[in-house]
Amino acid sequence: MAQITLTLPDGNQRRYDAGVTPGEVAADISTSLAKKAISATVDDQHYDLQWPITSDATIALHTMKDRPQAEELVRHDLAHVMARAVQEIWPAVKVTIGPVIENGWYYDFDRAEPFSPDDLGTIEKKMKEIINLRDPVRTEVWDRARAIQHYTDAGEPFKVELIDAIPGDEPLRMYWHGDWQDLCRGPHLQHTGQIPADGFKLMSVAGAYWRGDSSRPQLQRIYGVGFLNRDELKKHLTFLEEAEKRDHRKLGREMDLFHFEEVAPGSVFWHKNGWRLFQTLIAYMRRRQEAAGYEEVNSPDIMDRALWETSGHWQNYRENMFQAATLDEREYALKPMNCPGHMMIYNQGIKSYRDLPVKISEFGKVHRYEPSGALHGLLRVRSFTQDDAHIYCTPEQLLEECVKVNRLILSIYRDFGFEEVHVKLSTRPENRVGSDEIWDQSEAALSEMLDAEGMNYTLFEGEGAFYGPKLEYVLRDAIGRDWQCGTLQVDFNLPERFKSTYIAASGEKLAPVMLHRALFGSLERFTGILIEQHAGKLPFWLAPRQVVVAAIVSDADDFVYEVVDALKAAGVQAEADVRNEKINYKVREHSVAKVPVILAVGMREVEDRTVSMRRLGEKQSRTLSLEAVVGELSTEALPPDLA
RNA sequence: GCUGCUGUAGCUCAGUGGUAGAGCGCACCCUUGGUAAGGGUGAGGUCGGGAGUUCAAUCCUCCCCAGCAGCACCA
Repeated sequence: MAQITLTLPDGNQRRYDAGVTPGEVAADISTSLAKKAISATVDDQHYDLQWPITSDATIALHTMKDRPQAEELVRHDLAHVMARAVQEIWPAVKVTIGPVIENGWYYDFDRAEPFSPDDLGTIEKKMKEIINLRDPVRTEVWDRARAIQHYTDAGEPFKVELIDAIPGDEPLRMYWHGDWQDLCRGPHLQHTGQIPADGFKLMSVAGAYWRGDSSRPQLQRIYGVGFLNRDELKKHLTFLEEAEKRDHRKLGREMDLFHFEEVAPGSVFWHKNGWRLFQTLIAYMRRRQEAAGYEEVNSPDIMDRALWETSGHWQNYRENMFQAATLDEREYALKPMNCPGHMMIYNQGIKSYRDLPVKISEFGKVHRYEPSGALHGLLRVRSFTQDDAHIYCTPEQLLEECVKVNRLILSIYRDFGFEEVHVKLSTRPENRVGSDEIWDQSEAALSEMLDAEGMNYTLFEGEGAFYGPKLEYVLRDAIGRDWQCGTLQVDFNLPERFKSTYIAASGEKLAPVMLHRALFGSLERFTGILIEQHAGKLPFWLAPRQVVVAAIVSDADDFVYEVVDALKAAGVQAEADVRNEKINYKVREHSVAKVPVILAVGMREVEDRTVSMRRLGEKQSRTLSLEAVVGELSTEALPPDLA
């Protein structure tokens, strides 16, 4: 039999017959390793201990101490054990798929009756029993026909469909946890007893469409979280509790920023504090865009249906548009985008190549009738304000303009404390307009820009808009959900539809290349993300309430007002608290409301013309002269671009 | 939009087939207190909306609305 050489992490080499399994290698090294081993990395591939190795390779054996591997296996085995538990309790339930996800796994079941929260407890108990059985895990390779026959006989149609969808005709791998079988590419643990029985918890049930397709049947998905021990599980559950406290919907109430009403689902009622924050963001963006050569405009909120037919929105998104009114036999709709308005502005007069690039910006409020299930606080609304802009340029200017937008976005996110930004590049979808040449060119502009700027990004093939490829800049909320904020899109549809042109140096009339871009994206969404990012403790320059000057005794009231006036005159958002309450009470209340600075004023301060400054989150206070505090806080109140 | 869950005072939540309760907040009174809740008194609710069952519905049934989690969607 042929021999192969395996190289261990310490450089030692061992010779084995071809087909040796990592399990056998472990046993060859030591009996204790054989017992502790859970899997191996063979030439960078995660291997099951039972899989044969057929050629020379490097090999590293893993135990429960090895982190991504142990977690992946545990979660994957938990998915199988959960599916087995469900089928043992309810034999008629059909199984589908159950992948590992961040912090855990899920498994989709087909069952007429939904699972109840009580069922989760029952399933968890059964899972622990299965783990205690220490049932061996075994695996076999089957040919396709046998697998299909098996699942057809077993009445598992979803599995049959899965097999049909696996490309090529490689053989398929089967796994058994005890007698329970599943189609699975593996790897898995050696026996169910290797799963930490106190490291997991079933979290929730939800509907999920078969193969992610809303026209297919809806299955029952059970989510679980799984860790290597009880402490890590507890840590995760505590993290979720903490994250809940950062929820912008809760903080929005506590900080008196905004609220929602049944009469306008998905539309924000901004209170004075929230609106002040919102306006601070707009003022900042306005300065940044002005400096970057954008020209701010304003276009109508309600326009004739004819305009939306020209732009194509009526045909493509009519169900999601608010139709405003039919008056004097004309149909009007609320704008779902600012682009058509900007096209009308661009088209006024004749543009020369010397005018390009033209950069038109608008803080435009757009309205989209989003599906009810999509609404989510400020993060997904039906009326929102975009920091929208359109850049009209020549094909030669495209790359440079993309570079400028990218740098501007990153610089702005940095000012708000977002250092890590995920970027997604989405390319041509099946249904699209425009020639392949122009798609090649625009996709290249975006990817060349990303490469030139050293950006990491994820490619989503076929996910682009019908009119052009797009970049999405994604920020994360408190519990790790991703939200698209900034965007940069190439569009070769609208210039054609609106017959936009410029006069080239040669004298010909040419269509400009058009870029859509938004930096915050939606001001509403960005505000929500910002609140969660800072857990409500906004940086001083953004905080809508910056300073409360609190009297300790009533005799200090006059000086309190003097301090407030001095701060206001210096551009600081200050208010007086001269209520008949103890200073402890005032400190607590304003701390809960996330006011960044409390200035306490008693008789000592009145006599010395000082204040006692306490910053949010700090226990210590500092005594400063009135002049010093005004100087310090007015500097701190400056936005980063003016500081 | 789909599946499941939820909707009781401004907020957080308890509760019952016989028209409701707590804490915080709010108002008033006492208290002027030095850095995260001083004390007392009081006001405040068509129990999300509609229909049905019942002698009687906040509670049971159905429909609708909204919210939450997930899925699908996001020009």
